[in-house]
Amino acid sequence: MGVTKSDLFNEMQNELATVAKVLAHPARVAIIQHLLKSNACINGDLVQELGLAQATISQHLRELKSVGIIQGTIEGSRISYCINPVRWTEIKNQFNELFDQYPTAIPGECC
Amino acid sequence: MGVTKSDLFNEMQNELATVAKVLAHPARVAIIQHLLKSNACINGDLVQELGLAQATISQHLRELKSVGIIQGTIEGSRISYCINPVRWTEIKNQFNELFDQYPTAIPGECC
DNA sequence: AAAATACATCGTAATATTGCAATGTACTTA
DNA sequence: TAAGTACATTGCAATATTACGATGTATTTT
Repeated sequence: MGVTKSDLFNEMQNELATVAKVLAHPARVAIIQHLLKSNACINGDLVQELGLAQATISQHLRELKSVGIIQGTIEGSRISYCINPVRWTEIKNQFNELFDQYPTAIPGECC
Repeated sequence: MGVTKSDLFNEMQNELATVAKVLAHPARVAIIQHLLKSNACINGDLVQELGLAQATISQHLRELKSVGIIQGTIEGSRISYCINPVRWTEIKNQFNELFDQYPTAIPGECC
């Protein structure tokens, strides 16, 4: 099959999974970190930074945009990409809601 | 292709992506949440809880195990699964290291 | 020991992802 | 306006994921 039965799960589970999927590729993590480092916005010279083809970077950027974690603004013939701060915090909180459901580690407490 | 060029990225990026990939399916998020709710360890009656076949659940459990986020102990003919507290915290910190690289949202600050 | 139970693994079909060359679109400069 | 630049989209090949029936393995019960 290869098709996820998303109707079996609740909205939170589907949403978290969707965002996680976007983070589930090192190139996309690298893109995010690049945008973080250059705390000003940066355009698509990511092609130089990472060693991937222009079409590939463009595709990754689209996926990052699809969950709103980054946004792009047209700036002449170039496009400025940057983190979307509001969405960033939303996503951060979404993950921490899950992570905080478990108390901090007490080694050996488990089965 | 379909094969990730993981040699282009650093270890942190590859590791985070690997963990994110495991969280990138609602069934696996659901399994984790089920293990969290029943704060004692629970066995594989996840098949009942989620509406997936036994083989499918087993496969998801294996992926969760592969990054160490859960662990299973043989208990007679059954197997008890539970969160690995140490690894849980590690993963939580790994994500927050990324998330905390950006200050909390200041709407409209972006491009 | 035979049957039953619980889970893992294998094999396979359907679908999704990754990567890139080629091409399209929009702006810019000569 | 033509050529150049920056990025998106399309189309495709290689590979990965998802789901599950069938089967294997270990333990438990009868």
